Amino acid sequence: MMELTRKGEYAIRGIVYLASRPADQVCLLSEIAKAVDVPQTFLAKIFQQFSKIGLVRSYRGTGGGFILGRTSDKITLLEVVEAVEGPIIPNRCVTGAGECDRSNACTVHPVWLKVQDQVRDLLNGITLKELSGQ
Amino acid sequence: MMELTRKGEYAIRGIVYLASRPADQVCLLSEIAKAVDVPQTFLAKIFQQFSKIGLVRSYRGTGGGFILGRTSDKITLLEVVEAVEGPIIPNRCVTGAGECDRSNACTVHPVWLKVQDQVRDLLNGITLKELSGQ
DNA sequence: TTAAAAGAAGACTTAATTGGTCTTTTAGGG
DNA sequence: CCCTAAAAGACCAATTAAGTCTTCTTTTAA
Ligand code: SF4
Ligand code: SF4
Repeated sequence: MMELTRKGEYAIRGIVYLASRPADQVCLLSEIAKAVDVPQTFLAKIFQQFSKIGLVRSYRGTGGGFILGRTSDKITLLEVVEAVEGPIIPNRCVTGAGECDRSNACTVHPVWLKVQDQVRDLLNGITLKELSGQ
Repeated sequence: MMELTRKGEYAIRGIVYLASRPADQVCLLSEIAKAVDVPQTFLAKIFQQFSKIGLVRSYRGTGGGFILGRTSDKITLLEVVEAVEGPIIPNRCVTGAGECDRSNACTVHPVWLKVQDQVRDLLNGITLKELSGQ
């Protein structure tokens, strides 16, 4: 259970690679895709998502490509994962809304809240800088 | 991401209910299904899985039903979840086998190992006894 | 003005999830 | 010995999600 999808895995690979490149130099999607061994068409959509929320900045046209939207020490693994996989939800009932009418009396509910917290904390403590080895 | 499926949720509900019942008294599947609001046919399959690995014991025929395979303080939430959802796998590469040829050099790999550890530890520390409020 | 590059939309295939139905086996009770 | 209650097991079907590829549009430096 709890498995990251390929999308999430590819997203991380791609942006970690981008973080490992010179920060002032745009990077071709095709280069990234090749380097991290991901289908380029799939990675394109992922980077579009990144771009929309400002995790990367894109330049179109000749000489275009991608750079990070912020410095690599300001982007956490949690952000990257949530950008493409959505929030960390170990079970429906932790979304806040009244997803389960049993949640008041439920003894299991607090467990999922704790799982969510722990995982978020862990991922939030790791930046692209560390992951890119710089 | 990481969402428990309905199967997992139902499994927990069902066995926690069973743990809340008198330990020496067999419990009808129909009763459990009704009490925890789960489709009986679906719950049947879940309890068959439980039965195979000894988490519950089943009795067929008239007067049949289910009881816990062990006392409720000896069954952890981790066992229940893994019984129906499979092992806790935040990413392919933590299965032990050479699932990803990048894993040696990969800086992200250790993160998933830690996530796996933390979640397993947490779930392993919770027993059906606590969850059934006894 | 043209070729390179990202953006956007969507078609398509495959696999997993969430059930349902029907038959078979087992066990008690009269 | 037969009837009935109950779980076990074998299929099956709808829905949803994942994963990949295609095609077209827009932007922009040279
Ligand atoms: S854990 Fe409890 S509150 Fe959460 S979905 Fe299950 S029953 Fe509802
Ligand atoms: S995290 Fe690293 S080792 Fe794990 S699958 Fe991704 S690239 Fe491979």
